[in-house]
Amino acid sequence: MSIYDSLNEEQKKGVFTTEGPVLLLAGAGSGKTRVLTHRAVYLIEELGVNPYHILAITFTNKAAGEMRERIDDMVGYGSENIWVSTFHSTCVRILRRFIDHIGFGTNFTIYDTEDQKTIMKDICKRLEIDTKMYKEKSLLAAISSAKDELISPEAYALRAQGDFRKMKEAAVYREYQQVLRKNNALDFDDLIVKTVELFQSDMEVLDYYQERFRYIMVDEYQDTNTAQFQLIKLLAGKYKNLCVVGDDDQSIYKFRGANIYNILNFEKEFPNAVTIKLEQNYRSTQNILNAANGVIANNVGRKAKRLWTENEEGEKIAFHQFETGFDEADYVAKDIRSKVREGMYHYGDCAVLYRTNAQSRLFEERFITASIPYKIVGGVNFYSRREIKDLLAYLKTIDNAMDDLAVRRIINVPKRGIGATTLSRVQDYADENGLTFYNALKMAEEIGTIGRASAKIRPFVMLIQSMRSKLPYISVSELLQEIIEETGYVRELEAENTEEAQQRMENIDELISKAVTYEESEEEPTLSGFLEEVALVADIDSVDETQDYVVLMTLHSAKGLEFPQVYLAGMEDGLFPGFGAICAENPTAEIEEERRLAYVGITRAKERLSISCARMRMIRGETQYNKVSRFVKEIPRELLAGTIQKEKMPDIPKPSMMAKNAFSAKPMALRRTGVPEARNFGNSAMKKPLDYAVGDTVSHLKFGTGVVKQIIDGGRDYEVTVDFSGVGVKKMFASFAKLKKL
DNA sequence: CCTTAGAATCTTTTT
DNA sequence: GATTCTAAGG
Repeated sequence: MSIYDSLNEEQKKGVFTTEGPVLLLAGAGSGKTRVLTHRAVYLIEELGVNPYHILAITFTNKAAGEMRERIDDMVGYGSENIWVSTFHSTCVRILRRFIDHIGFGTNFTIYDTEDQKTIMKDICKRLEIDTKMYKEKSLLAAISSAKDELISPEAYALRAQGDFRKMKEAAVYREYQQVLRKNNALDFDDLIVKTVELFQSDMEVLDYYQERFRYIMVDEYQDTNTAQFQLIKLLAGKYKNLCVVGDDDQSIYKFRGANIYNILNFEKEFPNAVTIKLEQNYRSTQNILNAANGVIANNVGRKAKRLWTENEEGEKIAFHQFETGFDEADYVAKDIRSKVREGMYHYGDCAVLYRTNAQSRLFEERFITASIPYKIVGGVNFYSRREIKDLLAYLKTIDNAMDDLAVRRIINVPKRGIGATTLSRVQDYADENGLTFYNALKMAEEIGTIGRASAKIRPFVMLIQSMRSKLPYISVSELLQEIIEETGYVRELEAENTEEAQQRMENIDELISKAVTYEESEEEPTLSGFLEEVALVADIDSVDETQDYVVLMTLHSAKGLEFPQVYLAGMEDGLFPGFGAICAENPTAEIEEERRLAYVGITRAKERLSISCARMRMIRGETQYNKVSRFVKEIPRELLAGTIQKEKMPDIPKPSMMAKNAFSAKPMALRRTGVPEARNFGNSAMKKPLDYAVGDTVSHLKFGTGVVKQIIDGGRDYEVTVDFSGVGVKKMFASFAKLKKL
């Protein structure tokens, strides 16, 4: 009896075919991670391959961590030498060692999207670019996709010949790269691009890594872009023991440059490649799988594949259409609660998946009132919160003052009375003398143009210098404490005495404990090491399976995960598939990508799947009326319980809001403003009698308790004015505020 | 130099 | 609706 006996024939083939290129087409839930881990174990234990020679690349840190853990459990000894990590951290590790070969310092910083925007704004100003015509965001997007395709600024300019817009973009691209180089910084895309550049220009370094990584495995291969493909190709160029695992039906990152041809043309690129298909699904019930198959079958140009399962048929897929997004959230909350009460599921078994992050808010509010424990994945990344970025900027400046951006961020935080005029004069001085911004600050007294302001700059420089001198003697967490103490950062927040400041202080505590965790986990903790780890985390990495909470996240974040009970919310044309896809110049391709996303969503469910949508939904402050998603209609009817008809919530008496909704059949939301029907919508018929009056005390989800000051009959709805203690006076519409009389 | 109120923009998805 | 940007007043 060996650990390999539990694998099916195809899985075994994937494990034992260790030499040469292998393409593993693994359908959803077909046990691909098992194959990858067993394969690593097989290499080490049976073939005697030194773990040092194995590289496994995954998409997220979470996936990497899981894979490492599973291998650790199976291999007794030495498995810690396997290199399991994401594309980005793999590249950082390589670049930290060798990037000086291509003219960067090995202590480079990594810019996040916010940093990129700041840089871009600056560039647009300097190049006198009209940001009405060329939005910073779209310029950055153009640069990013160029990098995904390994197109240099020069090549971009060459291609742009004759196209005015493209030529402008090329100029910006060139300038952008120069600024990054000057700041010794790389953006996310550069991590890959520069590694490829390094390998192409330095045969010795390439050879070193080719020798090291004799066996390479790549997970989620369908989401690699051209640059990542090139990287893999270079690394595997010598031994060609490359095993890629992917599913073309789950390719959902085209917007980020994922190149589907990497998987579709793998056999062309590696002529003697062995292709293995894993088609048996171990995750979902037959009904769920059939639903997924029904949807994805509408895509053309996919690799032939038919998922099947020996699992039982299972329950039908629940489908509900609600009046509003509120009702939908209400239903999900109630359903989860009753399932937990019945003892059928734990909170941790349930996931709510949606297309856009904005949808999380309704669920969050409902879950709070229903006291359901939950965790929202995504949205604003922990490390991009203001207070966290401020403190990190201090750390960066102490670590490596070459990062002008970090220095500029904190020079006046907390307020030191240093304003924009002074800063631009310092910048001019720095430019004239070829100094970094920080070095110019150090010489503030020499700068004639700033006068008395130099007295304000001096204490800042002293602070940084003194921190830096302490660096060898104290840990990262101690350094953080020191910064907080010296700058009075937390003291200021305390003084604010608001809910928001409280939250920020909690986040700061969280950051300190992350630093402590880092120090404990690392053998040789360094400040640079900490900053690096922090730069590359995704939100999904923090999901902890052992905790009992419902997770809420976008379909994109859900890839690679599975849950016994899944709620697929907001299945509406216009939201999912989104407008972007419906109105795109190439709708077919975009709709197909959305359809793959739907496929990913459906296949996350193991036992129960509940699909829902709302007729009416607030998006960006505007009310939209949406039809049921076309993807729902692609699910074979007999698999659905419930109908694509109007459905009322049983226990919440709602005034019939759509008494005569003649227009619900039309895609109303396609027309955004000035639609007469939409304006008329809900005349006095929708007005629900209020159970409170002026002078009553009421409670509100967000604002807490307050006293009703005024009620105005606005025709279609009541406008209620409430004075909330501590928050102030708020005006709101009764039907949306959901005020409760106390 | 800093604070504030109103305008503008945004949303598809993220390492 | 919420966040971010801009212009004017203090």
